[in-house]
Amino acid sequence: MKIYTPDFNLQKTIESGQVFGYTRENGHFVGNLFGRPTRLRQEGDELFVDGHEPAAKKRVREYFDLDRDLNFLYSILKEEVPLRPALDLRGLRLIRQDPWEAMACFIISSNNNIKRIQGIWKNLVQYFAKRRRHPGSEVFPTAKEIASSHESILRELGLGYRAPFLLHSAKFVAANPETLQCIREAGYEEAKQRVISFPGIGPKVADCVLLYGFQKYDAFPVDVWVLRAMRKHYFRNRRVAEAKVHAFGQKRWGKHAGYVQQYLFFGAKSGIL
DNA sequence: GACCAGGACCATT
DNA sequence: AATGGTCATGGT
Repeated sequence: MKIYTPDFNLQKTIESGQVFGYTRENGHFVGNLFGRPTRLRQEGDELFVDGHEPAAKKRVREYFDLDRDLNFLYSILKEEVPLRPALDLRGLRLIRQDPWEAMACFIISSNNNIKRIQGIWKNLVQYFAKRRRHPGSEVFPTAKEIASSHESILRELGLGYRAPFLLHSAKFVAANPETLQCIREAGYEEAKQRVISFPGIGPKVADCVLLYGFQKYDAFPVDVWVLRAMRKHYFRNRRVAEAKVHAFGQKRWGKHAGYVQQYLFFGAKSGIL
């Protein structure tokens, strides 16, 4: 299918550290959309999506948040002088990810680097795909599948000390499937309290889960890159606690804090902030 | 061989 | 409430 996509940048969206399950294959990206392996390619204002019926166009638009007017964000970045260079990232959008996959991936992400997170993602997908009755497509394992696994296996797949965290979080979600819907219906504060109570999920990972998995756009994840950029541009390079920066960002950018954060993070990592 | 990576957790102050 | 040490693993 072909989708008209002005003000969208597929590469920046996929490579901005919000998703870990995509690979590059000569000129196009391959990822799982709605449980199907999908080839994606952008040429100018056109996005080409393989592996889906044209009727799925609406879901794809929703998945990439294509119908959101980003001018509010560009206005903010223009007003925030030190953040102006981040306007080069125009077209970067927040993907609406599967809640469980986002939760699992960002448990894995703690004190870790993106390349290794991608490797662990692949290990998990391949291992659990291989032991399914119907091997089918290589999609991310469900909470139930991981819950019926073992810590030692997760360690062998590269999770290290995070293995018990993911295992126990998976067991909780598998035993209480309604909790995800409960988080979706809650406001930011209550949702964060619930998410942060999972093993392996602290304040930063919770914000990532809420932003990428539940579209709580007032979430403001503060990792080392966001912390550096914020210290540099808003705190005179002085050392500041993450909680302070988090409160500052939420108060300053409100319901747009999540989008600002994504441009902050990728801008800082790219060396333009 | 130390240091870092989209931090969380626990003990101590 | 705030700070410091520790935790696997692979890349630089």
